[in-house]
Amino acid sequence: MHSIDAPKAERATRQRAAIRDAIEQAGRPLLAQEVLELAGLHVPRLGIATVYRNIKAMVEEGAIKQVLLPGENPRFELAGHAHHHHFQCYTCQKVFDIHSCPSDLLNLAPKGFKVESHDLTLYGRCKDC
Amino acid sequence: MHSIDAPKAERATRQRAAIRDAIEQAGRPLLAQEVLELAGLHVPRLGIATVYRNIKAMVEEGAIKQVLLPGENPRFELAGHAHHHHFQCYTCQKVFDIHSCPSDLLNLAPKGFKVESHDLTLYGRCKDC
DNA sequence: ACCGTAATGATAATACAATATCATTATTAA
DNA sequence: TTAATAATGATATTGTATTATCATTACGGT
Repeated sequence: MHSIDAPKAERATRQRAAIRDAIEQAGRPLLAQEVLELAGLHVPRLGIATVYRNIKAMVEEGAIKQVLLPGENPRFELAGHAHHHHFQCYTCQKVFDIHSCPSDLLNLAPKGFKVESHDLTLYGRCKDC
Repeated sequence: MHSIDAPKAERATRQRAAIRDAIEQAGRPLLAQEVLELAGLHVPRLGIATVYRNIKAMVEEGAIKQVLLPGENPRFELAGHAHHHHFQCYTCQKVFDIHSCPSDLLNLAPKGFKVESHDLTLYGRCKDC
């Protein structure tokens, strides 16, 4: 009898590998444009559409996740990191992970407000600037 | 002798007053669309262009200031408030001011990073939802 | 009340990130 | 190696927030 083949919806391409590697090796959340620049070092002629396509697919499959900072376009970093926050440098605009978290947040809201989650961004000068 | 008149660059209009009142009376940061809806209650036929024009002018003259939350369009609230943070309701999406602030933020960043400022957003259920 | 002109309202134009299109390339199962 | 087709790259298109345009309205000094 014929085996029912699961639809092969995914191929391993140089582009996808380079995009994933760029995000992984950067170790910090990257803008789509930054992904294009970094992955483009290893794949000449890499197009922005391919970057968006792969980022979207990788978010949907849970490999990476979106990082939103106030007034900024979405950045992307590897998923699976524990709860953490971010630091943005005033000079180079890069965003870095901060692996600690203030503790007394649940009591900050007034009565009647139930805090379920939070989002903290620190700003300043990074170690390279 | 002729007095040198300073150019009168500003007129008091119903629209501008209604826009300012809407932001003031809301007591929370408003989206441009929310300003249109609230001020429009007192000024029928109020146009979105007028809202944007006046918001821009009021920001430039320092009367109001922009409030940016992650992944959200700009909101606006009266300037002159002390340092504070914001709470966004998961249900109604409204944003409220939080007039307290976590204390131990300066030590969260790794060595070599100098924290100069921060931005905190709490999420949850507001007292009306 | 009148006049000069700043401000408004309706809508067109702009800016720009993200997505769609489609001819071409390249991966993978055979 | 070959064939089928998923993925790419270049670019057009879309979506949406904001700004520009311009005829009309209305504020305010006289």
